[in-house]
Amino acid sequence: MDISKILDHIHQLPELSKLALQNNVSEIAFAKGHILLKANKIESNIYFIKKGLVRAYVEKDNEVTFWFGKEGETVISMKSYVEDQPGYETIELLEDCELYELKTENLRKLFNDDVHIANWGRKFAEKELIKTEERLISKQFKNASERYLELMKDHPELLQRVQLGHIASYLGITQVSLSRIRAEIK
Amino acid sequence: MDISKILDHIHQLPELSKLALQNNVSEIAFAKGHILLKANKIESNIYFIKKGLVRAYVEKDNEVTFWFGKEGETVISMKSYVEDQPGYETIELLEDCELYELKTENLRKLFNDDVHIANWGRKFAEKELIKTEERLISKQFKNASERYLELMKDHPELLQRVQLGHIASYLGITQVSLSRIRAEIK
DNA sequence: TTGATTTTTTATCATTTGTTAAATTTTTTC
DNA sequence: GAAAAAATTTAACAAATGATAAAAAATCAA
Repeated sequence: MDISKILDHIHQLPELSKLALQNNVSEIAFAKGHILLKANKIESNIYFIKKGLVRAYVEKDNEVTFWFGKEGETVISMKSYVEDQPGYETIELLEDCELYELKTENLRKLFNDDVHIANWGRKFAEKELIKTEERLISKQFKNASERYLELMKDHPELLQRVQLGHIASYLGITQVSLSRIRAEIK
Repeated sequence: MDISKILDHIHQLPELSKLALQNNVSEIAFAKGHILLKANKIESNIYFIKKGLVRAYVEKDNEVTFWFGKEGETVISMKSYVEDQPGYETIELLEDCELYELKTENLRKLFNDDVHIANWGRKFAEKELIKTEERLISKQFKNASERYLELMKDHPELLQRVQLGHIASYLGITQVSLSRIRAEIK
């Protein structure tokens, strides 16, 4: 998905504002397994995924995957971006990726100068917020197998592209539990 | 908490922009038990809490509380605000409340006209996003009793002001489980 | 205050999910 | 294509949480 389409998909932008954003973006590619953003570090770039798949995880006793990003989605260390503080998430590439890179610093300047870009940034955060809130609520009143069925319905392609250990972690259960659930469904 | 302080606390605003916002705000009070926003309805106002306490819940088989709002916080039907679509949450007052009311429609105009207000709205969504994401992650790798201890630590006053059934629901467990957890801790 | 109502706790048993280990299947590498 | 490594499933048992009902405590209302 090319950068113009990605930006517009977040929120429609006037041509001039979109060009201002695009002028600050550069293309870059990394191989599967590469760590794009690191936990406990103030990150200074955000990325838009042109091609490929990534996951965000938090390091606890084990790794807890809490987000998958694919074509068209935005990779960001929220704490760095919002509060200039070290983030909690590590972003790992699950496939070879082509990315658009944008320096947070430049984006901040654009936010201050261009009301359209400021509203674009607002829309981005608002949409992410709704997605996160819906997941929180789903976690709160669905059991593991309902959440698995929901994921299958909403993002069937993920099951083809991501190994089940990561899916289990994303659903908040162990891999063994997920296997059990899959066996019961058949 | 007065409106000027509430607005600045979300994100510092230049005096003129703050006045523009304040001019669109009116004061209103409701009694405990009042339903401020309704699920499955496009809501046209947002509220800032001057005094009091509210909860947001989703109606499933039972009511699932997923948010508490107190002095200084913003009451909003996210889906209405962001997508102009009926929201999933109902907001109920848990105490008599004094509120500041703001029409979404007027806020949208301000977003388009004033870059400072647009960035203020961006910051609002970003901060809410971080809070929601942290709760999602906490839900994903903490068990019920850890989440209860975390809530006691971060928001001890909630336990004084909210009945335990709502707290249990917020933590994603039954009231009976919460009682058991409380008994084990003592 | 007292009786009624609501909230919270306790108890018992059922269900779901976790843990560990081993078996099986799939993928990778040479 | 065979051996090695990684991912997934299965099994057995443990721990956490849910469901239901009843008891106890706290709050409310006359």
